[in-house]
Formats: sequence, C-alpha cells, structure tokens
Amino acid sequence: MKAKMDLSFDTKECWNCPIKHQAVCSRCEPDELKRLDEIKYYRNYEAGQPVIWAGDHMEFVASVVTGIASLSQTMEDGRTQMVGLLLPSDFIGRPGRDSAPFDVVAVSDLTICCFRKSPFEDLMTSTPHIGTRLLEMTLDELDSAREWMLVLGRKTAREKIASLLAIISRRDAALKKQTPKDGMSFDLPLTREAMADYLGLTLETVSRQISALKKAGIIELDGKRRIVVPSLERLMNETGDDVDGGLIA
Amino acid sequence: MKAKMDLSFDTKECWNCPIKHQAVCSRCEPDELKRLDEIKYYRNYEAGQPVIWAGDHMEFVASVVTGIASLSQTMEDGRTQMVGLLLPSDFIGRPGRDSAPFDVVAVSDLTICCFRKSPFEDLMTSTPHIGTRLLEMTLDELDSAREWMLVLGRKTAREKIASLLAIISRRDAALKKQTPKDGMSFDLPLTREAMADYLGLTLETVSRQISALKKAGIIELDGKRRIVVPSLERLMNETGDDVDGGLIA
DNA sequence: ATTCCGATTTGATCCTGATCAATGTCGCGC
DNA sequence: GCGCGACATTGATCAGGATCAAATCGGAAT
Repeated sequence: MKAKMDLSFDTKECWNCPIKHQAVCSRCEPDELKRLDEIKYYRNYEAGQPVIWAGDHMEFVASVVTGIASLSQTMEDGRTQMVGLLLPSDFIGRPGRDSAPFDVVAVSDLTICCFRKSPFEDLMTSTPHIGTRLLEMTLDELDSAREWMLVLGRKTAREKIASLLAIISRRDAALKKQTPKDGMSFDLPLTREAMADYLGLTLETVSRQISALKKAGIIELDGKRRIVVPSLERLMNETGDDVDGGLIA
Repeated sequence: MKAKMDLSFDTKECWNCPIKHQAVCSRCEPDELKRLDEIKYYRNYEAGQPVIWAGDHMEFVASVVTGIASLSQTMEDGRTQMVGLLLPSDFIGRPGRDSAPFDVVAVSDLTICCFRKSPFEDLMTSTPHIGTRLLEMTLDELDSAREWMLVLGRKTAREKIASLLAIISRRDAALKKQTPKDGMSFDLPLTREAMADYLGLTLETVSRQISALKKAGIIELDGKRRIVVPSLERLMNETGDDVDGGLIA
C-alpha cells in the first residue's frame, strides 16, 4: 500500500485549479464554468491502478489535474503498446462515444476532474467554447501521435530513447516555466518497462541504450530515475531529428 | 506525362458532391453550404505530385474528393514514415495553424475541394456545424492513428502486411457499400515502397511477406496490384488482432 | 518487335534488437 | 541485520528484418 494521496491544490474549486489555463474548460466564461462546476467531481488513483479498461462503458469524460496516466493497447499474447502519455490538462474520453478504445492506467499518483458524460455533451452543444478548445486540443494530440509514428516506425533504439528523453526534458522545463538549458535535470516518470512499451522496445534494450548514452556522456544518471543532461544539443543530435530549426535567442 | 484527369463527378456543385455525406461540410444547412460554396475551389493533382511540403505556408484547408493522398514525414537521411492515408472525405490542414506539419503527396490522381483558410476560419466561428463535424472527424483520426501505433511498434512484418490488407479490404468494401466477404478482391492503391513507408518496413520485406502470404494461400495475386482474399477469417488471423469481436449476423 | 525503365521479386549476408538467463541494487518489513 | 521483492543491469545467443546485389516482369515509347 502506498502513502495517502496528497493533492497539490488546496481546494477543489475552478478558480484555484492548476490546469485552468490549459484544460478543456480554459476558454469558458464564468457562467459556463459555473455550469461545468455543477457536474464535475474528482477521482484519485494510486500509481499503477487502472482508470479504464478498453471496451468499458464510460460514464464520464475527464481532465488530468495532477499526475500522469498512460493510454495503451494490449494484444492477446501480451504485447503492449503505449499510444499516449496523458499529462496534466490532457483530456480523457470522447463525447459521442460510449466505450473506451484504449486502456487508461495511472502511471504516477493521479487526480482527474470528471464530468458526467451526458451533461457534458449537452453543455458542449450549448456552449461553443468547450468544443472549440477540445478541437484545438485534439488537433494537437493528432499531430503528436503522428510525430510519434515516425519514432516507432523508423528510429533506432538509441534514437528512440534520446527522443523520449528530449520530449520529457522539454515538457519538464515547460512545467517549471523555464527554457530547457544545458545541465538541467529531471525525474523519469516511467519505469524501464513503461518506457519500452512507449517506444516499442523490450525493457532490456531500453536499459542497454540508457547505459550506452551514459557511457557516451550524453546523459548522467543520479540514481535510477533522475537524468542530468550536460548538453541539450548533444542529446538532440542523438534523436535523429533535424536540429537546424532555430536557436533559442 | 500522364493521361488527363477525369473527374468522377460531372459538375462541381455541392448537391452533386460524392463526399457530401461524410466530409467536414456534411452537417451544414443549405445556407451554410451556400457560404462555403462561395469560398471553395477545386485542385487536381496527378499521382506522385506533391500537394504540400512540411513547413509550407498553407493558404487553404481542403477535403479529399476523389483519389488518395499520403501524409508523411522524412528525416534528413531519407528515412520516411507515412503517418496517414487520406481517402475521399478526409480533411487536409487545420484551422488556426499556418504551416503544414507533414508532407502531403497525391498517391493516385487526386481532386481536392479547397477553402481559403481565413474565410473558412470565420465560417467556423459563426456556424457551429462545421466545427462539430471537424471535431468528430479529428477524434476518429486520432483513434486510427493510435491504433496504427500498435501496428508500427509491436507487430511483426507479416502481421503488418496482413493488417494493411485487412484495412484496405474493409475500406474498399465500405466504398462499394457492401460487407466484406470471402472471395472479395481489390486493387492495392500503393506501390511496394509506399506500403513499406506506411508499415515501417523496407520494400524488400514487403515484397517477401506478400509472397509468403500468397504461398500460404492467405491471399492470391492477380497481376502485381490486385489482391484476392479467399477467406477473410484466415486473413484476420494473420493480423495478430483479436478476432472474437462479434460475428456479422 | 525491341528497347528501356520503373516496379517487383528473389537471393545472400549482416546486424540490430529480441530472447533467455543470471546478477545486482535498493527500499522495506520483520 | 537479514531476507524479500520490485526494478534494473549485464551477458550470451538467436532471429527477424535490413542491406546489398542481381534477376525478372510489364508497360510505354520508339
């Protein structure tokens, strides 16, 4: 049994919500927010707990408030592919569909803000701001999913690991509202096995490639889970991606 | 040089459009359709021609009317991953973003119905039906993209080929408005190389696996491009997917 | 018919990542 | 301290696909 959940925001009121500027409700006017508030409730999960199984009937849609969840598919013989990482403000479920297409599992301790599905759908038709924001978020997720397809389909194991580390470092910097910079460090929120499931590799290969990147001086390890990146440029060079882009001024 | 384009619908009027029931405009009322009609124009491409390069400024969004296009990414060293197949009624581009994230290439001869971007965006804010339909389509595409991630990340070469054939046979049957059945046949709209790009394989492996499926009696070839499927169940068994689902009554 | 060229098939070999197996590390409860 | 279990690392071997290379097919132009 794990320690008690410790919500990182004091009350459960929208004005105090840590994701109010990014979530599906971020475009809402005060009166719309009030109507959402009336149908919302929170749920907490411990790391490792399932939130939804694929095929389950879904009686709610939700936003991730704190913590991380994974979206994944499993074949009968046990092969598993993670198809998305759900971070704070990401949306779970979809209006207009009643069974879940993928498994959702809490990767870390997790708090989600749920809306009962049918009132939420009613609200969507009556208040355009929700639909607009959801469309925007869905288009972004579609782009991310497609970018990930390149990683899965064409990158080598080493490039896959470097790509994952680059993404996590970027998002971690964004979370702390600073630009990523040399010498930065962050915690890996995933086990080696979860990384393997996300990258389409085995956990042994993940471990070996992390060791290889360490030996090459691209990253340093502080414990098993904390990563230090001495040079972001060198890390980016390992991802196989175009780096030219544009320097951060 | 190829033969002249031969549009498969006589006029270019919405009431006569082959995708009017599926496209982004399918929910529109007559007056909304009229406003869309005023900003639309058609473009034709021959097989192999680029429609948009990644990074290009996009001055329009569009619906595929006839033909097939691919959405793909290429790394500097030439590795290519197709991230989507755009079939009739699929949407190209996205409101609210001005440069294309991926290359779009005509796989077969192609006709698209374009809307200038900024009038289209205006229309979206004033008529909810377009946004609603676009959200629905985008959510469906996101699910498909995620399903494809399982194919790319975890399936064997043989399973990948079988999955692709299964998908094309399903969509082909849907196009002809019949249920897929044993003995059905269809044309492969893709070269071996395009299939390889879609599946994250080399063209040699694609060719070998197709030969292997033929030798195993799972499929028959009629020329290089026409596929006959004696038993859909046997094909499905090769995809690695759960087949239990539910019989078609 | 002949040539040509792109698409495809097939063969031989190599190499990356999977698999099978053992060992190491760390935190925790007793 | 000790033993246990979850997670991670490392080693040895194997195999599925990639790569390099050559042959074949089939349609279009001459």
